[in-house]
Amino acid sequence: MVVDFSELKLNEESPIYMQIVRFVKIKMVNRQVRDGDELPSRRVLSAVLEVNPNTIQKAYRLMEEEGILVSFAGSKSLLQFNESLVDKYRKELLTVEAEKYIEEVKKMGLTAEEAVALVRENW
Amino acid sequence: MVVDFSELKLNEESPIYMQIVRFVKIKMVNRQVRDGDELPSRRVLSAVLEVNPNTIQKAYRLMEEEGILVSFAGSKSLLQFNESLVDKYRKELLTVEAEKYIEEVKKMGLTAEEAVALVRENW
DNA sequence: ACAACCGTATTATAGCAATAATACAGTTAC
DNA sequence: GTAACTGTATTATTGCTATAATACGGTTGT
Repeated sequence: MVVDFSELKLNEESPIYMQIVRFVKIKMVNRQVRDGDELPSRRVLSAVLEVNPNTIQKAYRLMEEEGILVSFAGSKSLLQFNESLVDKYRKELLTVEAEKYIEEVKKMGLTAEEAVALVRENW
Repeated sequence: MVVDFSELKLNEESPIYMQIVRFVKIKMVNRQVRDGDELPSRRVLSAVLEVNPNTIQKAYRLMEEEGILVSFAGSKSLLQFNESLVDKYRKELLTVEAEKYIEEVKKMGLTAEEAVALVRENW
């Protein structure tokens, strides 16, 4: 019911508020959250992740603007999404990662098969 | 002789000074520069890339600290490296990209073969 | 030797992410 | 109904990246 954030390990490669949004989208894609599930309160999550409440608020605000979160003053914050949105996020997230990988290895002159082999080697 | 930076397209995903260092390393890996080749002066490169001279200085300083650049007051800035360093950079750069890709697609539950297929699809 | 370059250094300013400390009004649970 | 929570908002401060404007002394080419 209440989404678990204990597996979220923050890094310094991107803003924290974006990592939080991404974490939720990946949970959607993995069917680890369902439509109507509840997010922890801003204060609770800020304590769990040991980041400032304002940073959490920024993440939640972003999700509201994307239309996957609804919250009311004094009330719970609930996820809101349908299957077609999950499909869209899944495709988006995977394509972005593949394109990033491909772009970088192309810079170093790899062929498609070398890029594929490199994935297998490092898996 | 003088390293060409015209192909370097800056983005906002990482600090500019780091993108410059990475660009040089990739040129090393691709044999597009040789030991002893010259980098443009700080002022010239700052004009070419349209960034502040201090940003270029930060990049060059970093390369000096990594031991691939030597520069003297009033004189040219020269690349300095051997084959084993190229091999090291090649391996480092490729492994980092593969690991990043693998880590992300694993988060979304892909198998190795699905990850491989995704690379082929987007190539 | 002198002008035009070089590398190097310093100080100030701006924007963004994040922190810190509050404050206020709405809701929920007992 | 009251206490303990909620979302929301504001102001100040810090650190990092980048810009801006200089300044100084070394090297190079003519």
